[in-house]
Amino acid sequence: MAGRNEDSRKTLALRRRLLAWYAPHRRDLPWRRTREPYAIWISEIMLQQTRVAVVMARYREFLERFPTLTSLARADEQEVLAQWSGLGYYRRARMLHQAAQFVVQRDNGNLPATAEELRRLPGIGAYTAAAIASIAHGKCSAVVDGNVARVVCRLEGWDGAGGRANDPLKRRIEARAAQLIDPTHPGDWNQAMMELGATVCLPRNPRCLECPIAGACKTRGEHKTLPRAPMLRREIGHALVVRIPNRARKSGAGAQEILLEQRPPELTVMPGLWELPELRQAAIPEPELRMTVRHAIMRVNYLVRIRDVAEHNVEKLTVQQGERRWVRLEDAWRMALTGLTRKVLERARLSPAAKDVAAHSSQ
DNA sequence: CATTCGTGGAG
DNA sequence: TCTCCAAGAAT
Repeated sequence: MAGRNEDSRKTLALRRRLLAWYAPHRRDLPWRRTREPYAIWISEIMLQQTRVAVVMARYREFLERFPTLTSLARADEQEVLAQWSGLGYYRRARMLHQAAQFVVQRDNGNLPATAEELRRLPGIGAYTAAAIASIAHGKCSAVVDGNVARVVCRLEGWDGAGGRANDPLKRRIEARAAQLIDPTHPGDWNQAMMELGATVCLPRNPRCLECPIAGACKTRGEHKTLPRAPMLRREIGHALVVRIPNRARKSGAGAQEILLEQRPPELTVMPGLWELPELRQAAIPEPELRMTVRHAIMRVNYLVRIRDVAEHNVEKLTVQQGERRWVRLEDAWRMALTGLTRKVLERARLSPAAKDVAAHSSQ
């Protein structure tokens, strides 16, 4: 009895301290200026395994393009992927789209309000369900993301190194998070825990001197992590094929087109996205090197060689897997390009306009 | 349940 | 330059 009261007294103090810290330290993020469930949902999907800074740059424009759940549901998948282009984990965009259509069909576009119901939608797992329910609807559902797991493990002095795919520990963390959550401010509490993990209780160099709950922490130090498999290296080549259609020759170079290829839908990696045609290995004569790009995807570090290929050599020098299309450069930016393709096109500076911008900004 | 899915930025 | 990894979910 006494021990239990002691625990609850400590818990109350912990809640008070963390929430008091959160109020003045919370970052002013766009998705913290709304409680609209749809907007919260979009932010939570984007934030999955994606840094706040990256989401900051893409969140508003996604909501401008798809302002409502219904508008998202009505869009073509390619439009959604195009808006998602560069964010990675493209399955998120597909499942977001599917879930929107599902909700429109089943419940007239009203997103469920409880974690249990949200959890049934594609792309919404335990974390996202609890996040939406607590932040948008004030439900008392504790989130456990990477931040919360780390904070809880340090607080309790648990060895978090096995935290990945280790069920017993994961359950203990979830149970502890459920005990800690402040039932009077669930959304703020969840965000405060994540904010603490993201800005103070950092993975490698935690700033324990700035931590509002260091007094309750059993660790105040490093967080063990498992070593990772070393990155693999691979070299690949892509073809940059540019042409100016006859009909557009008089109007100048602004109408130049590039050849893009759509990745087949059956691929596991980035199906349906558009990229530069793949260069045939040991192509002879070897096309001129335009640029080399480093691009890491998952555990493979690619050295990518981009070579200029003339239109009449495309068949001979490239391998084709999916549909090809000539696209005006200005239109390409609005397509579902892979991140690598986007990077290459930016760096290639094909259009006169892009050159002008670069010339001005570099002076 | 271990694996797989992208990307860009900090250190 | 290179490693590490970030508000996870599906399979």
